[in-house]
Order: sequence, then C-alpha cells, then structure tokens
Amino acid sequence: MQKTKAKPAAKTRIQSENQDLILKAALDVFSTYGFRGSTIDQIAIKCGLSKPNLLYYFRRKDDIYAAVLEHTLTQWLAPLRMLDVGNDPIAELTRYIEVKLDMSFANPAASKLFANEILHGASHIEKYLKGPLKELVEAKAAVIQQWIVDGKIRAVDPTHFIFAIWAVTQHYADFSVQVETLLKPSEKPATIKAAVVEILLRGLKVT
Amino acid sequence: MQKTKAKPAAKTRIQSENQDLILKAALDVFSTYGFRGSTIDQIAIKCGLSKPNLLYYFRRKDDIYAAVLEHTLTQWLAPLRMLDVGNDPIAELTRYIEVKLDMSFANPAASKLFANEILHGASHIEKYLKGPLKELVEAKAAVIQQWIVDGKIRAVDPTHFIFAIWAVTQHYADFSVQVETLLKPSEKPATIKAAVVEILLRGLKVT
DNA sequence: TTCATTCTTGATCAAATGGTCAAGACGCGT
DNA sequence: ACGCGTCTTGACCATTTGATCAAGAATGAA
Repeated sequence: MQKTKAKPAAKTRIQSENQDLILKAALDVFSTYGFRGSTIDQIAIKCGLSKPNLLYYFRRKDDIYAAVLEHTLTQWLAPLRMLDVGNDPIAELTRYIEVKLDMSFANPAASKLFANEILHGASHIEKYLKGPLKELVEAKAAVIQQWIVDGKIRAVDPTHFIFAIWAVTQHYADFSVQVETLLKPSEKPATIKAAVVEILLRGLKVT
Repeated sequence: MQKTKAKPAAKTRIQSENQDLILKAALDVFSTYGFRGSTIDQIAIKCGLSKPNLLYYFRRKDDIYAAVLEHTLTQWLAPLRMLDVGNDPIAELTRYIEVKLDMSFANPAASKLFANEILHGASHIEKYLKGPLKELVEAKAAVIQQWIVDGKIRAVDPTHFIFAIWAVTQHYADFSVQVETLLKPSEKPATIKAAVVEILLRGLKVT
C-alpha cells in the first residue's frame, strides 16, 4: 500500500468518462421534464448505462440533480462576471445581451434547468442565491450605477435592469416552444439579437 | 320524467362548490410542483376532499390539470386583448405593463402554471398557442406597428416587444424566489412598476 | 500472469401513486 | 317521511420508480 491512507479524489478514466456521460444525459432529461418528472431510467437509457450502474456513480437521484445544477451554474453566470466598468457601457451591455442570447439558442437546456429549479422554490441552490449570486448582482449593479453617475448612460434601476436582461434573454430558451409558434419560422438569431438589444438598450443611450 | 331526454349540463350546487374548491387547490399545487410533481392526494388534502371524491368530479389527474389550465388562460391573456390602437401608445402600454405586473404580484400561481406548461413543451395548450394566441399576438403586433407608422412611437419589432413585456413582467412571478432574494426586502410594488415601465418604454418615446 | 480494485448488472424490494369499485351516506323534490 | 339520484369513501389494485445487493466481469499495476 504505497498510497496515502485516504485517497480523496483519484478519479479513474472510466469514472470521468461515465460521470460526463451521465451529467450530459441528466441535463437533457431534467431540463425537459423537471426533477420529479424525470426518472433515473430515462437518464440511464439516454447515456447507455444500466440503472444500477448509474447509481454506482451517484448514489441518489438527488445527487445527480445537484451535480448537474452545480456543473451548469458557473458557466451560466460567467458572462455577467465579465461586465467591466472600464469599457463603454453600450458596447459592454450589448455584448452581454448577445452572449446571453447566444447561450439561450445554443444551450436552452441549461436555461430551462434553472427556470425549473427557481420555479419550484430553488431549494437546491438557496445558499448560492443568497451568497455568491447576490454578491455578483450587487457588484454589477454598482458598475451600472457608476456608468449612470458618470453620465455615460441615462438613469435606470440597475438591479431591475439586470433582471430585465435575464428575463428577456432567457425567455427565448425557456419559452422556446411559444416563441417558435408565434414567430415566423424564417426569423434568424441575428434578427432576434438586434431586436432585443434595441428594446433593452435604446432607452439608456444619452442623447 | 319532465326533463328533456339528455341533460347535458345541469350542475348541482354541490358540484359547482366542489369543482371550484378543487380548481383553486389544483392551481396552487400544480403551479408549485408542476404536473408530474403534484399528486392527487396533495390536491385532495388541500381542498379537504378525499381522493376518490376528487376523482368523482375529474376522472383523471390530467382532466384536473386541463381544467385549471383552461380556466386560467382567458384571465391571463385578457389585458393584452384590451390594447387599443385608438388611445395614446405610451399610456396604453404603461397600463398593460402595470396590469401584467399587478397580476404577477397578486396571482403568481397563474403565471407559474403557464411557465411550467410551456417549459415542459406546452403539449396541453398546443392548439391554443397555434390558434387563438397566435391570432391575438398578430393583431396586437399590428396595433403597435400602426403606432410606429403613425410616428407616435419609435420603431421597434412589435412581436419581440410583446415578448419582452411578457418576459419581464412574468419574471417577477415565475422567479419570485430569486427576485426576493436579490432585492432589498423594502422594495415596494410601486417602485418595481416604475422601474419596469421606464426600462421597457423609455426607448419608444419620440423625442 | 496475478490479483486486488474497480466496474457492471439481473433480480429484487418497499414506497408512492394513479385509478377502480362497491357499499353506504346524504340531499332534495315530492 | 319517502325514494331516487347524487355524493362520499375505505379498501384495494397495478404500475412506476428510487434504491439495494450479491455475484460476476473488466481493468490495470506489479
């Protein structure tokens, strides 16, 4: 026994591969059917593993869900972290909105996963909301506030403006069924991006 | 047998009362836990009836859900129907946004019910989306377009603007847990309404 | 090759849950 | 008070589903 007595995180090749497979499949399934609406069997079938095998890697259904949620959280909030007070406000906010929309188009599952979680009370990410997310939002609201103080954009409630950006951009992922039904099928992402940026930012531009 | 051979809809007093009880309880439960996450027992307990009794009025879980959904649909879309091309655009849109926000604050369950339904594919209201809702949205988009043509508001994509109003206003119901966590608890509905109206409408005003 | 460790799964269990049914309680017009 | 139709429910059933386990298969370091 050459190794140290406790081996906390020595992951096997097979472990990485299979956990990755499971998390990918679980994101699909959970985002489509919600936590209660999803079954371990669905996830197992989707990633080609047997149900007991899946429970070998994650002992409970809840553990899979928590892992997927955590795995997606960082990625989803990343673009907001990049909001930089040093750059031009309109350019910076345009970029943020466009990146969020691109994410909604490219990975609607991630958005739907969060929508489900929040809709059902956010019990799994309560700590995260009250801690890191709250801090991040306060920091970025301060950035917007600074732009206002500097006279670079017109006055607006920074926090509610962030909410508005989230609401509108994630709407195209969470409500994609409705959007696709009500929109002409010819509508291209670029058109949508232009329309959304105009709606959200035109009111901020100084004359 | 004095009555006509077939009696299609002669509702008893008890029937009306209990169906009403059930629909109220079902709205609460379904909007909180989603369709799959809700059990007939939960609804039965919440309205003080036994499970078999509940299934006497609605033979299947799906029937309860469909009834609640239909019962709420009309009410939820009503304010959009009132959008009148003859009135002042900013006043009309301000009223619409404020009514939608009031509904989100007063009856978040209705909003959450729809959010859940759309999020999970909208299979129960597919017909409604493609039919009446699509017609309504097209009609009201035309109203906004007319305002633009008349030079009363600045140019904007009408359909995406309607989406933006829906997204932002319903966000305060669907994501209420998140909103309440990130907002100062002192924030009043009137403050929120003013902020949202400003964010959505300032860009439309002609200079 | 050896063999301890890791990985895989068929069989199985207990609980939850949608739904049924027959028997009885109740409401209400006469 | 009577009697028919409405309403109510305890007991029960079949299926789904999260989770367990023991036994066997694959892996990989020496």
